[in-house]
Amino acid sequence: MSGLVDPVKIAEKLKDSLLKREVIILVGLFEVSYEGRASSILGLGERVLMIKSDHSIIIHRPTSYEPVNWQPPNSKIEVNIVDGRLTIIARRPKPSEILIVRFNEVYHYSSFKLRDEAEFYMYATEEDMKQAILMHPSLIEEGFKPVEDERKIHPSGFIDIFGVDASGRLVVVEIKRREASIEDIRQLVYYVDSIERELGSRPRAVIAAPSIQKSATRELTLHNVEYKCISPKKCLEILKKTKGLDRFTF
Amino acid sequence: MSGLVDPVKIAEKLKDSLLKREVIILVGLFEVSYEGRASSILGLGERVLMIKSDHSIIIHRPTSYEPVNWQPPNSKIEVNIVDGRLTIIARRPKPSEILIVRFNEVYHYSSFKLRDEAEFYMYATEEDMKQAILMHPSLIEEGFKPVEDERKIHPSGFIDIFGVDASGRLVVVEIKRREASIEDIRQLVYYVDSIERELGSRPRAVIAAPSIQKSATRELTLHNVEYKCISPKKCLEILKKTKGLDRFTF
DNA sequence: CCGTAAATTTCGCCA
DNA sequence: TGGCGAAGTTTACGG
Repeated sequence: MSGLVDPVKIAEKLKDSLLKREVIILVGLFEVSYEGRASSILGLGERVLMIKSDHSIIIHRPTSYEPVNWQPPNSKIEVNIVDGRLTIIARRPKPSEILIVRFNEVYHYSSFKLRDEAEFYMYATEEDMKQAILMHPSLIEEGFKPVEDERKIHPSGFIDIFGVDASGRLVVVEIKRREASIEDIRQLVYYVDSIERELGSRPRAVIAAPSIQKSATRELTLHNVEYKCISPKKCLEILKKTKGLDRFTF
Repeated sequence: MSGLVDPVKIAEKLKDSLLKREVIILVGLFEVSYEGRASSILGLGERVLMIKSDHSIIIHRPTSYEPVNWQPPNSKIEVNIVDGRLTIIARRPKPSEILIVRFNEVYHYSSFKLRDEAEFYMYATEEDMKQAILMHPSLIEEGFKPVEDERKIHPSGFIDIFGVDASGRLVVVEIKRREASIEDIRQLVYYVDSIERELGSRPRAVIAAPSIQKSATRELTLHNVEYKCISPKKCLEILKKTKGLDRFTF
């Protein structure tokens, strides 16, 4: 691939597009260095650089989901020609961090004034699971009654659902939309310990998730935690039935 | 903005570029739906869609660092014209998930065969901090001696550094490159509990991080955890001095 | 392939 | 603004 574009012209266009808060796409051969929360160096290679309207920057290699380098929104962006090379510097304060991009060649430049006011709707979240359980507490077990949704833990943290079982014993429910891990058990045990210190008696601990890791299962007995299998999709179906379909369809 | 490109022609180009494993950039007015681990709907808006060589897909709105929708690498991508609209469907098995993009207009299409073999070097990571401490254990405290780096915890989990203090007492060190949180304290306490169950005696617990959250500080006394202030940048400087600068410069 | 934890995690909510 | 936990987290590294 050969350099198709004059860096000086690109620099001019870039400055203009930045002022106009356009979304900018650059494809080329360049190197990157980052210094801030960490430090990184990326040698010469062909990749894509995008600058968004909020002056966030993402640099994508030809593969993988994640950007290799980036700068969060509201970075101060400088464009210069250094030794004949297009150079982009993005600075951010607090934490102080700087991203430097040095082009050897620019294969492509384009910029767009984009308008995107659409709402983004996400379903089958942990919050959806919580709502379904609050409306149908028997999803946890027969006789379960939520008493507070999201109790504050002293000194910090939140319990997903706090309730009592059929025999009147306190129950702490921790909800996970994905497979429960050992880390999740730790979180729940920490909550139950806090409650016990505060109230004097130890509540039951229930982790509600679509599945659980094998090693986490071993932790269950050790820490007296119960596992209840509930999936986010099932909860979403229940919400749809209860609240009506309209909120959930295109 | 008006639709500049014929969807049928775009579809042809797209299919060709996909076969060639090119990086594809599309800018246009489109809507997105996702169904898989969760469900999401994004209405009509102007945004950028990128398909990478590994057939991962990312969709970016005009603002924010993160993509609004995506599909991880190795998705099966179909391109069709449905009711005159360019439609891209990306499917993945395990977990079964599907992403559907329906264009109203395509403002821009380009594709590039990109070559990027460069190494990516990251510094001031948790691993760097660990190496610095192993080479200079007094960073933790005078008389500290690492005995095993990364002891296997029964039944699962890893300790960053395991050692003994000047008086011969066991010390478990948990390293964090960023501010230590209550979650990090939980992780460390879990390790120490495991060790205590295994060996019968309780080791000292030290969290080494550049700073610590206020609420986490309160947890320190409660769980007998000590905090040692160490920053990743400082550790990186030490590594540079000890191992030489060459590994760390451009 | 599963398990575990890091990450320049980012993001959103709530005090 | 800071603290806290979710996320379609993803990615990397063991066993």
